[in-house]
Amino acid sequence: MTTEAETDVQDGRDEAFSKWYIDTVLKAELADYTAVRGSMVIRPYGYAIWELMQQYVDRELKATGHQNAYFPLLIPLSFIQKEAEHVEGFAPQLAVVTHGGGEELTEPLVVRPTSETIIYDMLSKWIESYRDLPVLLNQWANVLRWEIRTRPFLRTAEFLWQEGHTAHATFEEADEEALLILKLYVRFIQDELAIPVYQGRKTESEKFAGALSTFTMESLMGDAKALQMGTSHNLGQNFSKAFDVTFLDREGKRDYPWSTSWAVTTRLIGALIMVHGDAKGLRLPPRVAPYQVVIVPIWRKDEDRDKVEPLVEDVRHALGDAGVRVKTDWRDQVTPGFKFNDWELRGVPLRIEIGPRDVDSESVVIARRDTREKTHAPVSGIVDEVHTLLEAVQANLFAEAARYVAAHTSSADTWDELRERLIDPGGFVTVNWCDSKECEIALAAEKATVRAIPLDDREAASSGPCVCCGRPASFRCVVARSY
RNA sequence: CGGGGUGUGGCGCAGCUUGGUAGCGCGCCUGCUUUGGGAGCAGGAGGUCCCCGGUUCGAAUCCGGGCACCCCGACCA
Repeated sequence: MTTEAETDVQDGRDEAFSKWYIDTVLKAELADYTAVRGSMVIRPYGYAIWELMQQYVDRELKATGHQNAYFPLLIPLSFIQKEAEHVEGFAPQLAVVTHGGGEELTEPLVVRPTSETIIYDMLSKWIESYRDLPVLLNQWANVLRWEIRTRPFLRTAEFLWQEGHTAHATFEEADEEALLILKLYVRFIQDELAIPVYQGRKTESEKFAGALSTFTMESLMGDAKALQMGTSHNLGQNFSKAFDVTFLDREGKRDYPWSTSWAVTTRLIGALIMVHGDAKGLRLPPRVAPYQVVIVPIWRKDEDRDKVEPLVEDVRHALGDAGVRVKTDWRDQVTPGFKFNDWELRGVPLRIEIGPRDVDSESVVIARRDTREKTHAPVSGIVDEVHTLLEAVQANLFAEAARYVAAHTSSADTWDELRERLIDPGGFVTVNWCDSKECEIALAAEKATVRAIPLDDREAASSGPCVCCGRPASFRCVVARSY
């Protein structure tokens, strides 16, 4: 592949990073552009990554008592307009259906940009008593937002996600739920995707349209820009009031439930590429790699092939039986060298090379994608060796990413210092912040935003002046340039 | 919505300035030789040159209009 960018491309070379990213997406066959502007196809290899993400998240959500359901794609326009902040936030991004069956509709329908409204309309029917609470719903769905500027996986008009919607009897319960999900996401992203995250809550202006508070996870991409990895909102009683969802509590008093919503999306595939990718292409963490091991048989003549095949099959079966996702590349129209590069581009964590020499020595060559080291391993202990290496790759990718974050995290006490730190080293900058609208506008002029306010009170505590206006700060938080 | 760019076999491009009826690389097909880091040779298939209109004996090329997509910035997972 003809990448001209390295992973740690920074300021001034953003364009190269962007080109590298798109090249990688297309060449690794994760996604492709379509006839529809701003919409992409997720190709089988990319979709397989999404399915692995889904499996983990779905299992964890069910384990914490959530149930899957499915709500309609089309929502009456009037629903979106019921919650004031919500409509303000989403109106510019709506696609509206005005005709059906050749007739103009009496009420336009919007293609869901998110499903709060249609779900709350149903909850108003389903919830009557505190005994009906909590409601813990999740749906896997597509949503549509008419984005101006799109980029594969990171921002497309239509995207796939999981959206959770819950309703509770008390504020405390809803807040606990929102935080429970935040922790679940953090575990998912760190343990499965091997991406370190910074967790916190959003400022007033950055929070979800219609939420009381928004919790967030932020990660640094390979160009030191931050990316929001997912969100968990405490919606308060905003939506239950807008949709007149009520219940009778233990004392027979009527009240509005407290609710949450939360989501992670196919954007995470983009994050995977931008955090772990290198000049050779993708580097997938084993836990979400469609193929964890690829076997490349090597032969010259037919006799060699016959000699190699039984060992290839033995190794494949041994690994498959041990639960390893393994692929054998028997293509004979391309050379081994081509296959090496091809699978490296696709990010397969381990490659096993098996040729006549290996059959003779009863060993195989194992190459790691993350470090590109090659070692010889005896066939007898191959399963254990592969498990050990897969764990090592998973751990190393996280460690590398964590080192990158550490190298791109700094702090600033003055405005000039902040401006300098945003460029060198770039990434996260910790500052004292007053939490005023004016200061956020000033920060926006530097192309940066407040990414997250620490949840931990001690961590968030500040005694100094705001880095922007000099008035006493409300907290210490993390700012960054972001996607 | 502003700025920039591009539309020519499947993909990437050249040709356009100075009109003469389309070429290169990759890929694809067939055969032989190859195969431990992106194979070689030979043969072959494949194009309404984005669309509409104009100028001209003749338009990928010149003129006018339109469309589409990509990239960069402000909003967003």
